[in-house]
Amino acid sequence: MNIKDAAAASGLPAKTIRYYEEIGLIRPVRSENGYRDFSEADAHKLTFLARARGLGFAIEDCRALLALWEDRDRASADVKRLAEAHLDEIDRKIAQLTGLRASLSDLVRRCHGDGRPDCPILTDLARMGTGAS
Amino acid sequence: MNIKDAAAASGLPAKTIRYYEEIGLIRPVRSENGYRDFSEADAHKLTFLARARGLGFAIEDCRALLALWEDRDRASADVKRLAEAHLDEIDRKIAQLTGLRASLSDLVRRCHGDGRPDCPILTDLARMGTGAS
DNA sequence: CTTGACCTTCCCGTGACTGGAACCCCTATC
DNA sequence: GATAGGGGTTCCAGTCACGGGAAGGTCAAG
Repeated sequence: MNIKDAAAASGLPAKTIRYYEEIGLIRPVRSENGYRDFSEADAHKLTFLARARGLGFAIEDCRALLALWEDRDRASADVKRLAEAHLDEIDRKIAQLTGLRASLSDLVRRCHGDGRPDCPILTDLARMGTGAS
Repeated sequence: MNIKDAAAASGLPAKTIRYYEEIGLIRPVRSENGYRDFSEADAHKLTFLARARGLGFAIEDCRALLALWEDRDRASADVKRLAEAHLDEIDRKIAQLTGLRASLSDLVRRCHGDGRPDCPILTDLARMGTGAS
């Protein structure tokens, strides 16, 4: 199938598929006219990649997952390790965003938000670490 | 003061400060030898920027906040609007990460994680949208 | 024969920096 | 005066994962 069908099958944009070939994630064969010719296996790989990326795995993680997927003798422990590391990273991001949300929410709450120029958000942003203004 | 002192005062790397000058966030004067010469006001602005960036505001948001901060007649409503939009974005990110975390956590939980090759994580990642394998 | 949809490669731009090369300036020491 | 070091400066390239768009080849239909 041509790239557009592979795109439709996997849900990835054609540009992204070309990029994935460029960095060696997939290797579709070429037709005589130079067009990429995707097999069902290629389309399946692309779907796999789309899902893994959708779960937030970095490209290099996806490469590793793909290799594990293609390796019939892989140990599930390898996969689990990768997934757990990723889970930890997600937890860190959530924690950071939550803390950040709390700070900002506090600032917003204290801002009267009318026409008066006195604004605690800006005042706080301007506050020096040592307390000097 | 020289760039290193400005960096120490604001907590930003010197490279970042040069970048901020390049994109017009700050405009330190130059000494005769061509060195940047940061005033106290410059250092204060850099601290402001460091804090705003630390709260996750994009550079262009920081530019707007800085302008509001420098505008003595600004309305706090403007600032609040910016901050609330940012808060919404943070909430969206947290929601997305939380959903993603749930999916991945479920996969990890179901993975026995031993030497057996059978791994639900990879199986799920490979699953086609229509259910075909 | 032309139109239009599709494909190809190539290059530039994104955001917010970071690293490094090549070179200038200033002070201190021998 | 030479040298060493620790500043500073500019410019270029790279990051991550693509997206936009130009210039041009290919194919099926009318």
